[in-house]
Amino acid sequence: MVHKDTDCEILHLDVVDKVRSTMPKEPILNEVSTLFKIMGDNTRSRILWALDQNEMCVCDLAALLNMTKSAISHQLRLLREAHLVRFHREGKNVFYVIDDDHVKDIFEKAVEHIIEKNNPTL
Amino acid sequence: MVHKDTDCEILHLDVVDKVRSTMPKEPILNEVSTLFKIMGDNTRSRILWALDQNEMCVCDLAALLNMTKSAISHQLRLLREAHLVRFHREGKNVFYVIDDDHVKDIFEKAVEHIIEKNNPTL
DNA sequence: ATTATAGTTGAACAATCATTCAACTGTCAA
DNA sequence: TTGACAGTTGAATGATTGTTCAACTATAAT
Repeated sequence: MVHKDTDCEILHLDVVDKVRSTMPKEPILNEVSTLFKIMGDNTRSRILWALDQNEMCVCDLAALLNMTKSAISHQLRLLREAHLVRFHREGKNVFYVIDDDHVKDIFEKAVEHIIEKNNPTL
Repeated sequence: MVHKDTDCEILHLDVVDKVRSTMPKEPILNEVSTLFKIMGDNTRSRILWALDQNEMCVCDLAALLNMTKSAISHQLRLLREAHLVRFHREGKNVFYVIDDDHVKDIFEKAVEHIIEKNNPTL
């Protein structure tokens, strides 16, 4: 995205230098935010959660999430393109599976985080 | 978001039942996707990454990321409202800090993930 | 008091994006 | 080969959202 340059002078050069020197390459941070963006949709995160439990075909996903095949299929395409899921056809059905253990980790950690946050007694 | 009901019959009832029975409550999955959505913006994830290295004032963040104070401040407001960062004023400066260790974990795990993915020799 | 700097905020605009709709492909059964 | 079902796809649409702009508040220095 195009945006204006900064309108600021650096105030604490030591801090900015320190942070800048350890900053990951731009493409890395880009991929990180892209990953989160893909997981950051209610439909897609429910799909990922479901597939984390069991591989599923499109129709069952649609029934489970109470959405149309088309809507689910569009979101699965995004997940496929991001290599977060892969699929195999069996007869008339196309089954989707999570393709990436890191995604499972990250997703499960986030669920933990939310549950703990809502459950201060833990 | 409002959407149509499903246009599918359940095809594999055992799978759907199994997945449905362990499905987190809707609000939990909602908060999870909201968390990812917030982290899923290039500017916000760079801010989070920077604050993960060191607390920083708005102006230094703007200089580091080469963006205007206003743009940064708008994004910091979202991060504040999501309780991902907190701030304290010192004189004319307002310093922001990450408010949530889980966010650090999740973020660092995602960076690891991307780096490993781009570096198959690891 | 006045001026300058740091930061915030609301409205507006442009861009992105999720779902719908309709038309399509692929597979199986009769 | 015809029909039915599972799934995909492109265009359209409505909603969401990131940045800009201009006006504002807060703090410190002169």
